[in-house]
Amino acid sequence: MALEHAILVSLAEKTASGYDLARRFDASIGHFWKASHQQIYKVLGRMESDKWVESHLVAQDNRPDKKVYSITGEGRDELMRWSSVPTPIEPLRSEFAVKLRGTQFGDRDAVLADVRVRRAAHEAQIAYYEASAQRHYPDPSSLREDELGAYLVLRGGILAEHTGMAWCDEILQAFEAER
Amino acid sequence: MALEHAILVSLAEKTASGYDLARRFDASIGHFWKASHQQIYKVLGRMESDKWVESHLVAQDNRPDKKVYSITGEGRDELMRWSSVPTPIEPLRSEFAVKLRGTQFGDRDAVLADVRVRRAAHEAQIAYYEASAQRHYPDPSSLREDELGAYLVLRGGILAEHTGMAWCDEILQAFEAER
DNA sequence: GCCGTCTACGCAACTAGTTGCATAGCAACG
DNA sequence: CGTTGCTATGCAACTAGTTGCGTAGACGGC
Repeated sequence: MALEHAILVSLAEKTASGYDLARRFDASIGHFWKASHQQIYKVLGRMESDKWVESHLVAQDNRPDKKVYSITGEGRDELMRWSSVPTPIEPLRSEFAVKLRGTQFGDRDAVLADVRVRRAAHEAQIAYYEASAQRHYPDPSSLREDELGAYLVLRGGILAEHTGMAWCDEILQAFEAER
Repeated sequence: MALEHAILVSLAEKTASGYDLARRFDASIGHFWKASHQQIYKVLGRMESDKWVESHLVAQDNRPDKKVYSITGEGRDELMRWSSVPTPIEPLRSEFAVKLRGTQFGDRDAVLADVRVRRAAHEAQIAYYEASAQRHYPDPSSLREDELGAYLVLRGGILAEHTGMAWCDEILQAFEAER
């Protein structure tokens, strides 16, 4: 579904090999849409048959050849078409929420330890995002048009992580109050 | 992965047929873990082979027979074991974020229309959750132990929806400022 | 009397994504 | 000189979840 389009967006910004894409999906775009390299290669193959992308082999010194993909006109059309269709609202899906709900049937202390770990992870992620924002968008009041999307996505990540942390705090407080 | 455990939690609270579970997954638990009835029946079958649940047929008047499932001792053990293993931190996965990031390659106005739709959906969900909180937990300062988990999950939902709405507002503002 | 909806269960075919493995040359470390 | 790690691509087998369909009786509305 969206992996195709995430790849199209990424290739529209800059051509890349499957390997390059896999690295991008470990960073920037990947913070909001994960993909393994296996999945990327699989989907790239399909996208090439669909003529959304095209590839050419590039020989390199001291490194394996690579297949560099670029987006086609059809790929850009698809991106346009896709952007004009409303995105289905994806329901939350949290294994942790299930566990929290079932705390009474489980190991309370383990769940609380888990909450603390998650809180720390949110905190670290905020620091990472903030640093990234500082570095790439030091002045958010004057963004180039081509930066706006990525900046807003980063903002979404920051907001979500703050919320995650606030939730953890609320959980810890509630359990401490109960004890 | 988690569907099994969501079902175990649900059955630990109260025995149910596959159909009952499907309805619960359309409401309460389902707000944080969706599942179709097909998937539920499939997983219930596996769980019965694994001895985590057991079923017996119940005949009904004017209605089809139903298979009522209940959790077994082994099922409760599994729930305990699962709760003591840290939950892997699930990365966000948002098709909408991908689209937002690619706005420059798409239909800007359509994306903004989408944002407005999503904002309204968040607003509606907040109203729904708040009503649910009011009804089930009118006094959050004194919750029974068996209510705490479900309450905190609901709180998580409320926090997440508020964040979703705030993000939409930020996006709308940024695009309006740009124009 | 037909149509839609609800209860209740399930199979079959498909798609998306994960896990494990394979290949292969080069560079850096000890 | 062996091990680890990076670049680079991909297949095979599996799991989870979706979509579409089928069955079947009861109830209510028009």
